[in-house]
Amino acid sequence: MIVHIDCNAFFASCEIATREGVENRPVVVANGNEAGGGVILALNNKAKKIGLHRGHPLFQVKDLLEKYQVAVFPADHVKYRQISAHIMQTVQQQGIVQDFLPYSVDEFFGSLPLDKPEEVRTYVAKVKQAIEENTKIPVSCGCSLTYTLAKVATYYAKHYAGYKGICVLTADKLDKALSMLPVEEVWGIGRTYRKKMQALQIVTAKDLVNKEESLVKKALNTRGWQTWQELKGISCVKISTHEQQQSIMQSRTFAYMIENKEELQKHISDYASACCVRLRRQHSVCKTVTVFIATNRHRTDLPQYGNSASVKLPVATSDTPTIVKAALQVFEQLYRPFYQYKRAGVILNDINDDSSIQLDLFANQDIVKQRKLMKIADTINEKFGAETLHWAIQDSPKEPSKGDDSAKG
DNA sequence: TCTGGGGTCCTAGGACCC
DNA sequence: TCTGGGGTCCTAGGACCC
Repeated sequence: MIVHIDCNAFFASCEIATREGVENRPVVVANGNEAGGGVILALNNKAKKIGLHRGHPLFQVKDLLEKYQVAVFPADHVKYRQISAHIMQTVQQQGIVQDFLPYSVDEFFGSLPLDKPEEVRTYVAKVKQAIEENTKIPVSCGCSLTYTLAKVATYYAKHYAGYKGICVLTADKLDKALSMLPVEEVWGIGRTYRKKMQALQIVTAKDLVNKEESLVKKALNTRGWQTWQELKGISCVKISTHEQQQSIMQSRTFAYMIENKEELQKHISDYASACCVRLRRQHSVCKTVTVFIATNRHRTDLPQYGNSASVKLPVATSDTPTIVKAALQVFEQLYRPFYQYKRAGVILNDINDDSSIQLDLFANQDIVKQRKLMKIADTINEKFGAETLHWAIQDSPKEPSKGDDSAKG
C-alpha cells in the first residue's frame, strides 16, 4: 500500500501552531513585497468560510479582512521547511511507514507492507496522531495501490468528515471512488487536459479509466497515459528524490514598476548572487544562466514587453562573479528602454555535482582559488549575516572596482 | 496603488552524425 | 556526386505540480 500524507492548509497551520491566540480566528498567509501587495497562499477553514480563496490578491479582499478581523501573516518559508523536517523526523521515528520521502514541503509518500484495510488504517492513525501531537499540524492521509490513487484517497479523507482524515482505498472500492471523482481533481490533470477531457466527454475519473488505451495515448501523451494506468492500479509514476535541484531560480515581482536600467541590473545581480549561494550549498555547479524580465501584464493600458535568454558558460561553475557577469550580459541583450518593468528573475540550469567539473581546454580559470574564495565568503555571510560580504560585480557595472572581482564589505 | 515563487518532466523539431 | 535511412543530441516551449 502506498501512503500519502498531506498537511492541511500547511502554511496557515504552521502559523497557528507557532503563535498564541490565533487558532480561533480566520488565518491567512500571503506573500508580499514592501508595498504590501501579494496574494493569499494558504488559509484555514475559518478564512475559507468567510469567502476567501487561495490566489486572491489582498487588495481585492481588504474589506473582508477588516470586517472579520482576519490574521494575515507573511509567508515564512524557513519556518515551514523546519516544520516539514520535523514531520519527516516524527514519521521516521515511528518506524511504521517505509521508504518515507517528501514530495513537497507539505506532502509525503511512503509505503506499508500490509493489505488488510483495518490494519492499514490502524497504523496510519498512529502516524497521524504522532504528527499532530509532535508538530500541531493537522494532516490528511490516503492509502491505495499507486501514488495517484493514494492522492485520490487523500481527497476523500479531506472531503468526507466521516473518514476523520484517513481514507484507505482498496481495490474493491476503486470503481465507486473514481465514479464520484471529478476528473480535474486527479493528480496530473491540469487546465489544458481538463479542456481535452471536456471535448472527449470525460467527466469523472471513471470515465477516463474506461477510455481505450490507444485513445488515451494519442490524446493525452505519456503523462496522461501514466495517470490512466495509475488510476487502474498499475504503478508507473516515480517520485523523484533528487538530492540536488536541477534548476535554481530566484525572481521577484517588484513593489513598483522599474524603468531604470541600473536599478534592474542591481536586482539581476542580487538574484544571480542568491542563486549562486544556493548552488554552492548543494555542492553543485551550473553551465547555463537564464535571465528574464517582464512588464506588468495586468496593466493593459501600458505597452508590454517580456523576454528571456540564456548563456552557456565555457566551464561549469558556482563562482559568483562569473555567474553575475554572465547574467548581466544576458540582461544587456534583453533590456529595452522606455518600458515599465514589474518582474525579473535569474535561473541556473545544467546543474551537476561540483566534483564533476569538465575543464575547458582553453579556459584559463583558477578554479581552486575561486572555490576557496567562495567558501570563505559563504562562511562569513552565514556567520555574520547575508549582506556582510558583497560582490563588487553586483554593483553598477559602470563603476567597476579597480581590483577585478574583489570583495568588499 | 496593490495581482506569487518556486520546481519537474515531456515533446517536437532542428542540427548533426554515419 | 547524389540520395536515403537510421540514429543521437540539444533546445525551447508547454504541460503539470506545490
